[in-house]
Amino acid sequence: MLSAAPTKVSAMTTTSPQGRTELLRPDGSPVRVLVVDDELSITELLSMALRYEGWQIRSAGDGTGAVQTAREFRPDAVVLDMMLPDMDGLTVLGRLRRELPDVPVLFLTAKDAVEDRIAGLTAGGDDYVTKPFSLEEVVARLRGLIRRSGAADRRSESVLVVGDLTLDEDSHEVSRGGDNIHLTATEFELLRFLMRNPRRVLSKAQILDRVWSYDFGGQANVVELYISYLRRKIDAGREPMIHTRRGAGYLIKPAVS
Amino acid sequence: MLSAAPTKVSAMTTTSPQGRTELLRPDGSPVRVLVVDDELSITELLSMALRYEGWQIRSAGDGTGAVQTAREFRPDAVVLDMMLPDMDGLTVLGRLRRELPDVPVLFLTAKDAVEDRIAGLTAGGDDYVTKPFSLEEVVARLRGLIRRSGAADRRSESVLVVGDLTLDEDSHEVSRGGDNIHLTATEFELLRFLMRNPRRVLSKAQILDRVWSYDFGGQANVVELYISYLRRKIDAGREPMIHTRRGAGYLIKPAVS
DNA sequence: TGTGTTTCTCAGGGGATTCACAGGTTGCGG
DNA sequence: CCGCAACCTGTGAATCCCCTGAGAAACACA
Repeated sequence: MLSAAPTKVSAMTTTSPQGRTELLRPDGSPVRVLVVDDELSITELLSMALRYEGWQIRSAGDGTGAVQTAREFRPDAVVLDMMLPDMDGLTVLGRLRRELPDVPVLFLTAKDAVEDRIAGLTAGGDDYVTKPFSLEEVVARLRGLIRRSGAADRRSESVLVVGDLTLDEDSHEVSRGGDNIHLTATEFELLRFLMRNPRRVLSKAQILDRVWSYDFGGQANVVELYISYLRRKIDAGREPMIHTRRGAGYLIKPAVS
Repeated sequence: MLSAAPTKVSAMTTTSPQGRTELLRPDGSPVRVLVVDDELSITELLSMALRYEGWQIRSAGDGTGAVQTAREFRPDAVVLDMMLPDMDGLTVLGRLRRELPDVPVLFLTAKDAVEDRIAGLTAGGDDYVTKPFSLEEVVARLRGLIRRSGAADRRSESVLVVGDLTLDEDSHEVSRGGDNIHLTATEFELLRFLMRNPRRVLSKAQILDRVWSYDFGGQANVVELYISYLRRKIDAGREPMIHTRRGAGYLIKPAVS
């Protein structure tokens, strides 16, 4: 697979001091992501979240800016809103592809602009999420795209492990100590977020911002509720892995410790 | 038979970490495919999908471009629209053959095209699909052509196996636990797509983009419908292999687990 | 043209999921 | 030991997602 990008992204992973695993390029430099959306609030939100992943971010507000930035920034992945002021999403895509033939693209589409020709978008291994999205979802899909685009020598796993608890991001399977556990979509996302930050306290606000869509306007205690659901399913009768830090938040860690 | 192609493609396969098998040339370099069509949207779509297969793609928009590109790119296979602006499909074919005597060609034809002409052409081991096509179909045929052109020593399998379920891409035969199962064309394509991505959740959008023709504009719930048909045929009264991940998509996996 | 097959739309039903609400429980400072 | 704040969780309603039967339309083949 040919890449015009300066360096190939392979699915190397490294574990940071905090215990978070991050994607890196083969030369150890951070992954580069280009974010394209005309709403400033969205690009800001995404930039912040993706930078938190340890990635290097650039953003553009329209199609021409996107193509220009892509040319010199040479990102390893692109987040592209399909609704841009200056040109059609597909046109932007075409021009981007001319610059970077193999770069994976994560499309942002409006939910209510139902099926407005989303056809073929996922065909090339690309992916999309609908607005309003949750950051956890965007990050997860982006990681998937980058991991897969790493081609031949990728051997990076799609499985998160904390103690005897495992979560497979490809098959969406979760098990503890060999027992399969069925989780709903939201439970899955929450657990993924916890497991990607083991032994670290996550506040309810953080969780809400990350796992729920950015336009969620409900009660903050959904987090408590879903933590309760998760405990029932993964800590049921076992040594608990999910812990409450009163006044601070929640954390997950191996049961043994 | 002598070949002008730089390297002969043999039916070597390798299995990626995700479990997808990919075709490679004997020297380990990626397979090269030339795509010729005058509609940009088609070449883009095909390039996207074929690149995702791990192949190296070039495209051309007319006959002269095709011959030129073929001369220097030396593809292992060609996808050729029979309806080009500058010259007749047969002429293009002739010139291509002069450059690359043994390269297999996949023809794209309009539905109502004269079948007999094509039939004559495919006698030589080439193949064709009619527009509008599904990507699964194009990829499958192309894989077949490339595999077969690898001549004598191909021992690569055209049979997908997941648990006790087998699907033969050449004979289109499907069986589970020894029992033969009759599938319609669409059911077959869907099952093939699932089986080529075992243990991985595939969204309805992904399935639609891949299994249905690019111009399909219908209801997204055809996917649900066909999943339902497949279950009736392959999971009937047995341990189910097709699973729903509510809110995410579907996946297939061996029944045992 | 006629017949059987296949594809697809439509709509009803049902179960799963999400979430608000409210009352109960726990931990902690005084 | 009290009282408050933080947290937990049962209940139930609204919604969403998925499944599937019925039948119309398109197609294949003789």
